[in-house]
Amino acid sequence: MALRRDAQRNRERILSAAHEVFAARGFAATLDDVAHHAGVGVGTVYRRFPTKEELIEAVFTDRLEDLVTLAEEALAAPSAWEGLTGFLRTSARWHAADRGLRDAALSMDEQHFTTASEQIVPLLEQIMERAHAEGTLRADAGFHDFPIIMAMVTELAQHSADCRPGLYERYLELVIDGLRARPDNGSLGHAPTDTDIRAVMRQCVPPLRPSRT
Amino acid sequence: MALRRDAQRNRERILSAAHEVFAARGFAATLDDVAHHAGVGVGTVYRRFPTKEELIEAVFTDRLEDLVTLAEEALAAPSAWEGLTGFLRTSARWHAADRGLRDAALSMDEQHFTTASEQIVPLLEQIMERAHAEGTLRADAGFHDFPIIMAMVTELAQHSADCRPGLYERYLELVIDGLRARPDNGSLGHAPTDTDIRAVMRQCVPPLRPSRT
DNA sequence: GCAGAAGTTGAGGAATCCCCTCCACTTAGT
DNA sequence: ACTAAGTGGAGGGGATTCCTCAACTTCTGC
Repeated sequence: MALRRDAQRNRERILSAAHEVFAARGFAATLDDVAHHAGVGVGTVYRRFPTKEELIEAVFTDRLEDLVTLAEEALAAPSAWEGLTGFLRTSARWHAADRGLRDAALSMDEQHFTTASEQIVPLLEQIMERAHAEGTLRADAGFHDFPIIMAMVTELAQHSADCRPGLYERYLELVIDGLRARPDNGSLGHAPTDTDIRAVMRQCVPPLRPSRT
Repeated sequence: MALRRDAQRNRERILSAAHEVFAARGFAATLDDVAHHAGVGVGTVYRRFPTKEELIEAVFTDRLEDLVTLAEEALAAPSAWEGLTGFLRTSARWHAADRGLRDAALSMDEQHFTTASEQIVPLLEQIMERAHAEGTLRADAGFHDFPIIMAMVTELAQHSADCRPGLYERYLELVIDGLRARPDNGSLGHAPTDTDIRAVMRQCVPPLRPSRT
């Protein structure tokens, strides 16, 4: 059953407003905000998207897939190092510019996470392997470091978004220089496990709903 | 006018409980928590420390001064590089182990900030200068990077505190390797200004009180 | 036009959270 | 034993946010 024409138009307004509002304030933004931004009442938002989660999914599914495409492109870069650092820089820029995207990437539930992982983890592994083979990436860094580095740098990006949007880039460059293979690098110790990564990711995003402690 | 003996004992219990509770959960911990932990009623806490701020100040003033001492010791290290990295590692360890200390360091009001800055900024400058002179620190890193690096790394430390307390060390080492002077380092771009640093610091700690937006 | 289905609205219900107050009650100390 | 000091903890007050609902408006097919 197709939507009435005005309802369809409102649906699109809501999606577009949600994208804007979430981009600026992350999932902490309220649906009242989204409604106001879209020029409709809250009730309309809830009629179209019964829960906040469903609205979020409708807004960010595509954007998350763009990240997979980005990883694929990184593998096709002229050199492994360019591919690796290009992926870090571009995905950091995307996450910095769209807090909602970051929150979406970090707060996926188990099901979404599994699906996404199956797509992107093999790509990250290949990106890292290729750089190891090239000899440009330090041997003790692995693909497990990707999500943690991203979480760390983009968190800084959020904190400085209002005063100086590009500040995070400086510290990403610092980390990138730390990732280069060097004869006299220090040692990094144990890499994070998948469990660690999941736990850190969860900690990086505030719960959608008042926490049940 | 001296406190009654039981009141004195309770005051100490409160301070010690506050330290524990803030160390574990940061300033987000409630005074009800502190009271419960101390085995006293909330009323007792408020009788001794009229506001949350005053309790925090009573608990953390000394610990903040320890950081100044640490910076002084860093200047006396055998090499500039050892001093610099030792200071980063130790202060990161302190902040990682005591979330309250981190919150205190990041959320000082203007008055405390000014006082503290006057003490520690000259030390950080000297630590950095010494390392520049030694030739071990990359030329485009400055003392302004200290607080940002600390904020970034200790935030990760908080996020992984429950699952893997030492995880942050790996990424601190990565950053430290990125700080080394190298012929082929990338360039870092603009250093943060004092204003940027203050803004990022504020963003790193949730407001003590419900925000007035 | 018009009937009725579909859609809209926004105040407010319900749940949480947390700082802090208040006052009936207890205890230390002379 | 008396009094001043101290204590406890329910609850006031203010904030936040998700979501509902009943009265109202607009679209659409006939």
